Amino acid sequence: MTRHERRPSRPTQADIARLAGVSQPTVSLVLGGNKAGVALSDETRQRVLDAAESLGYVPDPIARRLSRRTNNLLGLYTFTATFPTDVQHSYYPFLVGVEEEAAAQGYDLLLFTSSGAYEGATDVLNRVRLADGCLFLGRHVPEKAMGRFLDDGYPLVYIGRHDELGERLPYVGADYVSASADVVRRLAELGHRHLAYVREKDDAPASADREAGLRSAVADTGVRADVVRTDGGDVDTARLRSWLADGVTAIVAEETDTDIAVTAVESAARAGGLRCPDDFSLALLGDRVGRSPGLPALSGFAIPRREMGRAAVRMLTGLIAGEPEARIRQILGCHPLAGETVGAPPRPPEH
Amino acid sequence: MTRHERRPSRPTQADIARLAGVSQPTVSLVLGGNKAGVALSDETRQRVLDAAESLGYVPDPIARRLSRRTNNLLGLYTFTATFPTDVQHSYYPFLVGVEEEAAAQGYDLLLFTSSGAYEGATDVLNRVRLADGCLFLGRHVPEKAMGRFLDDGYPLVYIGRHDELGERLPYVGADYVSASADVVRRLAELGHRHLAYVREKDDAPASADREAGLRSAVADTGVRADVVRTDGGDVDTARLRSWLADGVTAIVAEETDTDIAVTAVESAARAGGLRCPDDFSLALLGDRVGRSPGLPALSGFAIPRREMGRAAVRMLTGLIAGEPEARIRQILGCHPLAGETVGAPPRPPEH
DNA sequence: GGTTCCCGCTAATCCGTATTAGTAAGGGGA
DNA sequence: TCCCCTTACTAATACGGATTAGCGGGAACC
Repeated sequence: MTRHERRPSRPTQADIARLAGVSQPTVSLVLGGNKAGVALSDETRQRVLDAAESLGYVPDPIARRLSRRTNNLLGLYTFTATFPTDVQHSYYPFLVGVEEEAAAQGYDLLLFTSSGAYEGATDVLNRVRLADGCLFLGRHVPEKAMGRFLDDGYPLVYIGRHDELGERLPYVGADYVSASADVVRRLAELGHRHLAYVREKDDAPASADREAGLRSAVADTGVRADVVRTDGGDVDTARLRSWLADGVTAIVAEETDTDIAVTAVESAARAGGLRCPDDFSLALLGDRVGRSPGLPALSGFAIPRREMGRAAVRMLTGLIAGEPEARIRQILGCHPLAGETVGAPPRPPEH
Repeated sequence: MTRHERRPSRPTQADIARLAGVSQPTVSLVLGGNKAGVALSDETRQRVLDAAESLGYVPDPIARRLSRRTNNLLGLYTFTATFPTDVQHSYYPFLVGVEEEAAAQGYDLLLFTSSGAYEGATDVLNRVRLADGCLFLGRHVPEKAMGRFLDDGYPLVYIGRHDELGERLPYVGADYVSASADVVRRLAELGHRHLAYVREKDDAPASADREAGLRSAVADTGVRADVVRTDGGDVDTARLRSWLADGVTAIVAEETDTDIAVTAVESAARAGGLRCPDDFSLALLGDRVGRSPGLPALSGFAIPRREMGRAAVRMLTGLIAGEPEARIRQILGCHPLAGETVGAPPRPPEH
């Protein structure tokens, strides 16, 4: 008795059927456009339409989707908050692209976040199954959960290159390798012979790609590059000065969603009264989203985040549609950013 | 036969039942917490739980919604893109608050947008019924659709004050009236006697409130205020100069999501080489989200967007829970922003 | 006059989960 | 031994709509 007391609810097809003196399926056929081509007299059709009109019928999207077994929802899973407090956050341009393309394809977006959830909470990850497919945005891949999704044939796409699951994980990435190599080459052309590369301690494909590009250009150009891993705390003014004393003329910093590396270098420089590119050149392997008012434009490369978001949605909807030969991995190119923080070395290199 | 070939779908309770050797309702009881208190042996319960775990079961929100009418989903409907291309967009801080509070209350967020949809497509709005309740963010209220939601008892909350549907529409707004009056009073105290108020042509409660506050302060202080409605194109340097020639010493601009009014004034000033507050004072009835690097901090007031987002979620979850005496309308206070664009009038007023 | 065909519609069923009524099995008491 | 009461489930059904098989009746054809 309990649940049925909720009587004054919206009119259903059954109500229309009763009023028009037909059956519910007939109503469904009339209102649903009758794609199956079932024969229906115009008179019946009209009675149904009139009844629907007079009752103010609105189809229930939930019921409709239950029988369609698809809900026109794309999941978007971010391992940190989707709307970070810091507006400058580098996720934002991805979201712009994702939303644009999702809207264009008629999908709505379902936001999930594991921020605040227990580590490795598999229920949280499993919740994404309620979408028809899901995009993932994050530096790392929870291999067990993702492996299971793949095994089950659940459509998913990572934003960012990831090889944690071999060739199985679909992604849309950016070509950090070439772009990073280009940054080093530009420095070499300006005369820099000794670099420090500051990166996060943490390992991820995004880091590996940048370092690979850097190393290949280092090998090509014959410059020297010292790799420094930091968690931010251990790069201070003293350390910065000691590098410069050692002959380092340019610092290359990894870009990540937290920007730990470049932030540490910038603070150390500011604290020590050092300026770029007068005292040393500073290049970022990436870009800074929504550059902050006070800070100079960093030299580096632009990541096509918006286009990556769009491409990821296209790949995902392709997977959902079960396209036979869907391209599962895609790498988009970056383009160089001149910026204001790179110049010739303070002292011309000896030769 | 056709529709059932689509086999590799998500596991259902029926699959679990088969694996555990029980019936589907038993699975539902075990997984649903068995609130009815049906007797179940621990052994059976465990078998079901194990089976569910091993299949990676996730309840289908649509089916659940159809029968239980709740699925832990909050809708967020924006009448423009949710992630605007312009990162500075004023919606963003609302979203931060909404996401925070939704996460805190254990709800996932379902993003809907009518951007790109035909005008007045009511089906588009009906999609939101998939969620347990929905937040709406926009300058206007599609009265017919919202009236229908209210009639049906569908829980919804507007972010922003709206009286289009009388007392029926729940909202969380900001006190633009007092805040706008304060801005005018501060100008009056500085000696300004003649203002121009630049606002959008478009009418909305957010505009009406600001204008009401302005008018009340104008009446109190005896200053003169000319109201100018613009769509942006018709405010140029010549017009600006003619105002100043008429004795206007301060311009007050409405803030909206597009910021048409203030942008027009600023461009006109820049083009004419006019500076604030030296040539005239410029106050905004609101604030500028993520102030742009080049532009000075505008004088105005801060809208507690993040807290509004949180409050709206709290109100909505209250409505969903069917709280008997839920407060349906809430107004949060704004606080003044000194900024750099308001000062004493260029020439002391005659007396 | 019987068979075939077509028209116009409905019965039956499905989607996945929740809920309630009811039943089979086992134990205890008289 | 019969009855009743638990215990532990399952059958039946609802939710609202989509889909498909099938049925009754009349017209056309042989």
